[in-house]
Amino acid sequence: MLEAAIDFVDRFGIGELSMRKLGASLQVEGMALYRYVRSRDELLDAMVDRLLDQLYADPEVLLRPEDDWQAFLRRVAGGIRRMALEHPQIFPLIATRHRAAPWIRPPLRSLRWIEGFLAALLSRGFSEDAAVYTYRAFGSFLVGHLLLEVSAEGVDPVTAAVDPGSASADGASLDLSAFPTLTRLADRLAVEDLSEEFEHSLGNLLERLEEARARLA
Amino acid sequence: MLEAAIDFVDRFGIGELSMRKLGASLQVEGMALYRYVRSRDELLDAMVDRLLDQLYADPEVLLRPEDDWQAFLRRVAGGIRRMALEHPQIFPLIATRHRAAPWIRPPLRSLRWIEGFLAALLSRGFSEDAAVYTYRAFGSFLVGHLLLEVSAEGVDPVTAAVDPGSASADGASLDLSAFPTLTRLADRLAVEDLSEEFEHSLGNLLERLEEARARLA
DNA sequence: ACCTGAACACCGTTCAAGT
DNA sequence: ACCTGAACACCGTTCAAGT
Repeated sequence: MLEAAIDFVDRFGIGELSMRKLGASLQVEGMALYRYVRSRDELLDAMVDRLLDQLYADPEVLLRPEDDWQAFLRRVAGGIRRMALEHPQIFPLIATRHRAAPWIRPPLRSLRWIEGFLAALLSRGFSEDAAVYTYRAFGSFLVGHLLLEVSAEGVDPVTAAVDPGSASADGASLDLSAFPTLTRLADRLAVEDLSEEFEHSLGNLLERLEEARARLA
Repeated sequence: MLEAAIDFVDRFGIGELSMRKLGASLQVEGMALYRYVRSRDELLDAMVDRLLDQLYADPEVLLRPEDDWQAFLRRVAGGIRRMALEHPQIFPLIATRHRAAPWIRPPLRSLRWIEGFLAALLSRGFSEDAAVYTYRAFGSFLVGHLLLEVSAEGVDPVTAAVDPGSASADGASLDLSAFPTLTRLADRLAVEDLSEEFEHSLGNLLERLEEARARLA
């Protein structure tokens, strides 16, 4: 049923998710869902938790004996990015929904994840300060880069379904005539390879984290 | 009326914003609002635009003759952060709402802002490539750091109003006993000064941007 | 020019009643 | 144990009608 909710949102977007419609997709009246979940709000939280748990179980993000910390961070970053792109409608929830404590930093927002992440760093020789510093910087990095990426491609299916003709999302129709610098740079702005940008920025982050690690050793 | 909507959301949260209630706060039936706005959705977009326009008019974020590019970026970063903290309920919209073109990167997401930002960098000797690179990196940085900050303090007023007793947002009540590393690092995790972290990370970003600027000169 | 009232098709949620 | 039907208090949105 959680899976059904995730599928539903992936397909139609969060705006379309109602208890009644989700029920219908399960051949049941919407009211029946209250057997499994206390409210729609709790359902959204449960979806977020589920995705995080799924990712945690992904062997690709597991710390391997031969991994140094940088390899591990690349592994996790790749896994989170894959998840974000697979569920572009849900990732914003991971970034923005209320957290149980202020020190929980999206997108690694389950206790299990934070535990595993910090333990991995400590096992690779990080000081406690350096591990915490890295946890924070890594989270902000991922949110900053991935939220953007999913909301870029995330043509809100609600609008798209209602009015399939208005897909001017490429911005070709934007009137830049009042903005000379924008006009001048339009070609350069249009060229973006977000995969490449992500890898490049991740490389930068790892360098910066290495400096911090040494400083906080 | 836009102002009223922004006030309303600042006070009660976006979940509480309905056309009828916003109307009531203006001594009018909700249906009257459709004179000024085509839909609730458009209203949210208009609120986002308004905040960005307000910020654009803030003399604190204006490029000054004596500013080098780093001073300018600090100015803008400070202004955006102030805005985010003043409107923690609205900032997530700035980060996540549908954009007119994929190269528009939150939070500097109005054409006016992008124009001004890029022109300022060019005026300080940036190459076109370096200016675009900086625009992108700066946006991701701000979203990554500020979204976090506003959703940390953003005790969702919807929930809070209904159930003022459940304010366990400090996480003191979280059961960490199954997570030894978390338990060990709990004290360190709890200590966070997000202002300081923001300034520190901004400093890092400026260094990295200086390298990129030189490389892309 | 601006607002209201009634209406329509939806919501989330509760709860007694069914099987 | 699990689901349904009816009900309640809401939504966004349209539109004819009022002033």
